[in-house]
Formats: sequence, structure tokens, C-alpha cells
Amino acid sequence: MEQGLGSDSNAPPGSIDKSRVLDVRPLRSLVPVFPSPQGMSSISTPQPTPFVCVPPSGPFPSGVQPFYPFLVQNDSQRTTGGQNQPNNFGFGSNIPAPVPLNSFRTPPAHANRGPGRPKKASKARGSGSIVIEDDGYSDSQNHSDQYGFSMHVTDAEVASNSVKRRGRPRKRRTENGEEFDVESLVNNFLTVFKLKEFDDFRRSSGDKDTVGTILLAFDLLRRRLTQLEEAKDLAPGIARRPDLKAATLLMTKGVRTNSTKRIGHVPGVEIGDIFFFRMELCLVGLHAPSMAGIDYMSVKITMDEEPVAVSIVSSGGYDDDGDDCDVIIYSGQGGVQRRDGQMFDQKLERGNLALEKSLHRANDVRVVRGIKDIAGSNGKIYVYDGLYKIQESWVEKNKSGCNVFKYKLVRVPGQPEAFSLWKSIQQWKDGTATRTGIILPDLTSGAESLPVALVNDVDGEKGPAHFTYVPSLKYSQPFSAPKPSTGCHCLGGCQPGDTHCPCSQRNDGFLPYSSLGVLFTNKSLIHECGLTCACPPNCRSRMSQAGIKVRLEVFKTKNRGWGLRSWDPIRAGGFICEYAGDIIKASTAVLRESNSDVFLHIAFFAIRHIPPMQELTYDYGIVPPEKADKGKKKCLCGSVKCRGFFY
DNA sequence: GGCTCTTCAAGTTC
DNA sequence: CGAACTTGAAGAGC
Repeated sequence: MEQGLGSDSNAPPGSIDKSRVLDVRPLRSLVPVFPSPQGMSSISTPQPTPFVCVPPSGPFPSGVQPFYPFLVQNDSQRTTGGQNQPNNFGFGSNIPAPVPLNSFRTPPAHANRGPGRPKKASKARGSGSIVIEDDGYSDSQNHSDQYGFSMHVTDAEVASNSVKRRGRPRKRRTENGEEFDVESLVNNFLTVFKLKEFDDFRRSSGDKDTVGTILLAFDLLRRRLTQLEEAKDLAPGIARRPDLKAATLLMTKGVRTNSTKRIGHVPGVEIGDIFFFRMELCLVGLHAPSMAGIDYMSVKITMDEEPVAVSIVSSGGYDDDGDDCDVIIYSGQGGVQRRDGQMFDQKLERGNLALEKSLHRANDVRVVRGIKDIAGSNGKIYVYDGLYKIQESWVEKNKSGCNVFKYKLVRVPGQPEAFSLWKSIQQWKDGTATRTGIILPDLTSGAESLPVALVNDVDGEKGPAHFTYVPSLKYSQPFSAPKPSTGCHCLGGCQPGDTHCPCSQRNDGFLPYSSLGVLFTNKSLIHECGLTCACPPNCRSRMSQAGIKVRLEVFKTKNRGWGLRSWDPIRAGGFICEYAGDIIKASTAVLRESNSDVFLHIAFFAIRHIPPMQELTYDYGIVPPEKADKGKKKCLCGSVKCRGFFY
């Protein structure tokens, strides 16, 4: 947010004049996607709209200027990780040596060959080999066993990751006998996101921009498929699992990144980043298997190869994790019959063997925590919690009396908070811990359904002055509408696939939001139900009218005044808040006198997943030429896509 | 050894 | 609740 918002550091806490608490000035020079008066009538429908929201970026209809309400500021520097510890196998001096699990080893197919890949023991697959320098993982100084050699990592991915699926493009027949062209849909996405000529280098190794673009493309495609699936008449059976479908379509086109496996961090993914689907982990290379919880790769050790674990997904949730956020007790994989659920002993092979090898090699293992959270589609969110080392392993008997492998993973010190932050926030919310630095528990004074705290844990400032909280938009001038608006008659709420609903028709025949309230598309203009509609207040098409859904806090930043962030995770397309305050004539020239019920609102939706406590930022948009040299201010948002200035 | 093809294992999502 | 679904490793074959 903007720097230089006034301060009122003299007022003691508790005696604050709330009318002077914040000097959050309206977005004076905001250049949002306000339709121009003549453009308004030509955008999508000749009919005026009962309620209009402005969501994230285009494609923009003619007469509409682009405006990215939110870009996530991401200024936390990734720790380089791999604090290469001297080789005591990763154990502290007080920690007992691990129980050897070798007795559980599955007998190799060929007795002379190493484990893992019996027939290809000394072969480096793929088009090239990467040799990892002696980076401290090697324990050859201390041990002369089979683990004591430098590691040659085979690049097993490069050659195989651009395989194209054969066959005709998939089309789904609609009830009208027309075929829905999924291929064209995907190609459109690739064009829009400039992913058509996705090169091998970015596929093999990513960066923040690539990761962000792929996740954005995935989620929009997934949401679009969900929307199509809901309106089955248009594309029946197009995707029962839109997450899998969207990811498969992208991967078939070779659109993925970090497909070369690596130990340690993945370029472009930062500690604390959140994901809502397993396939997202796959697409960005954080954790390749679509189902399995352990990802591993083959490393070459002189003439032999052996598997080492590179990442795990711990899907436990809060309750299973104990009090220590930095320790995970992880169960091995296998031991369950797929068909009937019958249990048997786990075997020391595949992921289990890789974890055991990683214990001895003391290599970093990425950890993704599955966290129970209502914001996730199935109540689960994945958080990248950084690097861990495996410290111990042992065998337990489960209830059926079968052997289960257990691995103790301990977080590498010095990394930014991730999972532990979630736990803290949970405690703030349930009252078992207090948020430090709170100046006002709720600066809205109850105007919102959820409190918005005012927090300063940076310095002594007690809050910006000259601020009155307004929950909705004020108009200096009414909004122009060429014709009277027509509401819907959906008494039970607007339903997907209802071709008669006028509100759906205004959104190209679809409801604008999913059943979870996630915006389906990044269109520049959304039509919501309004005053003249018969649908109830909880209608899906009234998303932005229901108030904020996440716990927000206004907080003091270190270098740019006061900012806004959320205690809750926000998924891409999720509604954050409505722009509230005065719309000033000079800044917009868009709103005009009207006698209809059309209201234009500005609503902020997340462009990408936003982890808790990450500052919310937005893009002020493109500078009007006449303003290019006037009122220019340096932007401090810190985003990789920052324009540098706003006006 | 190198390549392709098939089989199998793993768990999430709605 | 259980059907539907995926990728990538492992194995077989040439």
C-alpha cells in the first residue's frame, strides 16, 4: 500500500478516535476497468445490469481499461536452504543412531545389483547428467560404507517430459449434437498466457514468473472446466475431476516446470506458498507424483545408483502433528491392498527405501504439509513448509499387526515460518493465544461480519489518521444505465445451466462463481444479482454482497506505511473485499446520472493463491498518457511484476 | 545399452 | 461413501 499515510502516534491505545485512525485515501488515480459510457452498452448485453463487480484482469472488452486489482506482494527472500551440515548423518550429538531397516529390504531381483533399479544399476537415463558438487551431503569423510561417495544426479526427466499424447483432440458432444472443443479451449489458454512456445529450459527448471503463470493458467482452466461441467447441457461429462483434467491438458502440452528432479528448493516456489490441489504440486515440480506421498529420484554413486527422497506430502492435518511444528513423524507407503483394503507388512522399497537412504545421506527433503482448512475444496490446503532432514526411522506394528515404517523428520533451522504460522493464526482465532501488536481488535466497529484488526508490531505508531471505515461504495455521481434493469426470478437462488436466468445470460450463460464462491473466470466485468432479483441473499451470484469472508488485518509495514493482509488463506479467484469509499469524478469520468437500479461496484479478487499474512497488493493499471509525468509515485509493492510507479 | 510399451502403485476429489 | 481418475517408476521385450 501507499507510503506516507499520516500517523497519530500520540494517541494512547484504547483512547483512539476511530474517525481519525486511518488515512487510507481513496484510490484517487485508480485506472480500473470502468467501462466508458458508450462502451458500457456494447460490452456484453444491451440490458443494464442489476449489480456489477469489477474482477481481476482481462481479456478486456472494448471500451474497458485493464486493471489488476491484486497482485501478491512477495518480498520474502527464499532461504537458500541446504544448510550443509557436517556429516554426522544429520543427527545431533544426543540423538541415537537409527534402527537399521535393512533387514526389511525387499530382495533385489539380481543379487549383485544395487537396490532400486536392478536392471539399470549403472545407467544414467535421459539426455544428460548433472553432477552435484560435494555440498556437504557426502559423508565419505566419516564413513566408508556404501553411502560414502559423491552424488551424481541423473537427469531422468528431460527426455521424457515432452511426450505428446496421441489420438484425436477430445471433443464432447452436447445435447444439440455439437462437439465441445476442449483442444481449442486449451489452445486459447496457452495463447493468452503465452505458453504456446514453452521452451525446454523453463520446463526443466523454473522461476517465479513461470511457476506463477502455470498456476494461473491451471486454475483458470480448472475453473472454466468446472463451470462447463456444471452447465452439463453445454459440455456433458467434460470433467468430473476438473483439477485432474486441467492438469492433464497442460501436461500433455508440455506446460509444466521444474520437471527435472532436484534435492532442495524448487526455483520459483517459496516457503509458505500454498496449493489447493495435488496436481498443482506436480505442475510446478514441487512434488511430482500425482498420488504418492513420497517423491524420490535416483542418484548415482560411482558405479551404482540408489534412490533418495526429494519431497514428501504430509497429509495429517493439525491434530496429528503434535505440538512441535518442526517435527514430523511420517509413515511409509504401501501395506494396504488396493482392492479390498486388506493390510500387510510394508516393504522397504520405492519411497520407503528412498527415505531410508536419505536418512543415511542426510539430504534435504522438501516437506509439503496438508492442512485441514475450510477454504480448500475438500477442506485441505497444501503448504510448502521448506526443507527437513530425516533423523530417525523405525518399525511399528499397526492395529492389524502389520509392520509400518516410521520416519522422523526435523525442519532445517533458519527458514521462514510457514506451517508454524498457520498454527499461530489458529490460536489467535480460537483465543488460545493473543496476536501481538494489536491496536484495535476491530476497526470496522462491527460493520463487517468479521473483525478487521489494526496491528503494529513494527514500531510505536498507533495507526494512520483521518480514516473512517466505510463498508460499501459511495458515489459522487450515479451510474449511467441506458435501460431499466431486469432481475431474475430464481426463488431458490440462481442455478447453473438455467438458460432462462437473465443474470446468467449477462455472464455469457454461466454463473459467475463456483459453489464455493470462487470466481470462475478473470473477466473484467461480472454481473451479479441485485435489487430487482428474486433470488435470496445467499444466492451464489451475490458473492461480493455478502461481505468479507476472510480475517483481514491492517498492519504497519516496515517501509511503506500501512498495508492489508489476511489471516486466512485466499485461493485464486476468491473474493477478498469490495472497494469502499468515494469514487471521485476526476479519477474515473465514467459514472453518470441515472434513474435505474444499476450500480457499479469494484470488488477485489485474488489472482493467485495468497498464503496467510502475505501483504495484499494491487496493480493500479496502465497509466493514462496525459498523466504520464504528473503525480508519479514510486511503487514499493515488491511484486516481480511491479510497474515501478503508480499515479 | 537404448528404446518403447505395459503394468503397477500411490491417494485425492466430489 | 465409493467411483473415477492421474503420473511416473518398474519391468518386459525387442
